Amino acid sequence: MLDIKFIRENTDAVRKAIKDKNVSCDLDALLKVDEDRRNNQMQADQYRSELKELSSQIGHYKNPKSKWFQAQLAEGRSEDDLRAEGETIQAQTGEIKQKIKDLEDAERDIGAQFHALMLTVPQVPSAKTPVGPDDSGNVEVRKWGEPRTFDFEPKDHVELGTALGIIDIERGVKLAGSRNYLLRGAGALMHQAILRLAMDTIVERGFEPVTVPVLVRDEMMEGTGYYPGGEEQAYRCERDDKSLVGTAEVSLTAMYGDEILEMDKLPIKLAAVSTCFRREAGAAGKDTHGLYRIHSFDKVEQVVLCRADDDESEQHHHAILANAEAVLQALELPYRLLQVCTGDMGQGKVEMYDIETWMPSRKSYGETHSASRFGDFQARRLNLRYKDTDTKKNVFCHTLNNTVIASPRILIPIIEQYQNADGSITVPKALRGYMGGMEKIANGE
RNA sequence: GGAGAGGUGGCCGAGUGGUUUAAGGCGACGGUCUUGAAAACCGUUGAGCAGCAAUGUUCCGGGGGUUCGAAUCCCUCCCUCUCCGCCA
Repeated sequence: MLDIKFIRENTDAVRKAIKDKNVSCDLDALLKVDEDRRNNQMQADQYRSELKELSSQIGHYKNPKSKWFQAQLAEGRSEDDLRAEGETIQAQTGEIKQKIKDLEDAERDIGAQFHALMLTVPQVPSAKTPVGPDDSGNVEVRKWGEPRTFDFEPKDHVELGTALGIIDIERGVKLAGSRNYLLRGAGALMHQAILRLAMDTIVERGFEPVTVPVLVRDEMMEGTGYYPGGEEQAYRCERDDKSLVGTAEVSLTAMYGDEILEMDKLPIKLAAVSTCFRREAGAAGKDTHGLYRIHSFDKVEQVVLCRADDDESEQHHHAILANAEAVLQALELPYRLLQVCTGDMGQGKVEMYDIETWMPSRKSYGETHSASRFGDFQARRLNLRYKDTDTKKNVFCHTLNNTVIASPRILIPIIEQYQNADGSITVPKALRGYMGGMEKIANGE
């Protein structure tokens, strides 16, 4: 959500954002509703003011014990007179009351329209963000590491994992339908090891580890920008009006919603490991093979809440990218960093980078991380503020987030990059300490 | 799931229909005093919307209603606590 004043004063920038991000948002309708809303409120305020004035007068007339009433009696007026005068004033209120009621009905209606339209206005992308229609417009920023060249015919993670008994897709599908899986034995251990490596890394870098609810109120989905628009992607529990989160970002970012934080407590840096649930509606037939696109996975997520300062949040953006890169570098996985263009970045984002890790079976880099900076877009929706000790004003925070690691998707590059000619898998050095010293996953061992 | 008690500003807490202002305390901020601080004393101090401003208006868990007038009465939903039941 943007500031309506900002929208009024920067309609051209907002219009450009709507076009560049290719979102559907009727800005003219919003501006019209905004004007109606303000006119309506001014009128209603005026009538309410009048009614209040009359009511307080009636209060005087109806309360014989009041000083005012006693003073009137002392001036020689009779109680009956005063009572009758009160009745006369009371009779005048009917018309005003009706006008207020009409205006309040309109207020409710206009207010709902206004809110719905406000939710569709996109955040204005940073000047650095490339303009582009879709992921084809994303720009590579840098690369790290070299994809391995094999002196044998490499297999993909499904073939390797199934043969080693560490991935069991057939039974996962039996249990839960397509896009489900089991990790077993050393596979399950490696999954846990990765999450723990990521968590230890991020905690060492100053983030508070948090465990979070994964089934949250719909307003948290709206507050973080997933609703409206993303309902099809989420598992929603109708009976409880709650949704399963697709990322711990939702819980971590919304946890301070409706609060006014102290400025010197910022930045707040949080990390959580959680299961993430995604329906993958609209992705039918896409990435159906293996562990790439699945309905539930585990992810360590990092979130930063900071002051409303573009330079500061940009620095945090670089920092949370470095945090993720540190984990990939520890795992010695080649990756590249992309700056995501306007058409691919999502409604609420000011700036966004993806990290793609080399996946031999895809013969390409595949997305494993996504780092976003929102400005105050999420904070406005969440009513997440801090008190600026200099200006004494309450200000909306800036929010950012990035993946630290998501597994099992990251198992794809690990298994495939670390495979040996005999079908065994060398355990990356960084994970061995978390796997009881295991150096290799092989059949019959 | 059953029964009961509750939800009031950053925090605690008074307030059961009316002299247009949510008492009081704590905390925070400013001042006096002091070499400096503490203490004491004095003062300031909730959020949103509209408006250039003066100002107006809304908000006592959310929503709706009764009334000339609602923190206060009614309906409904949410949440917290206590006891019972069930339970990893």
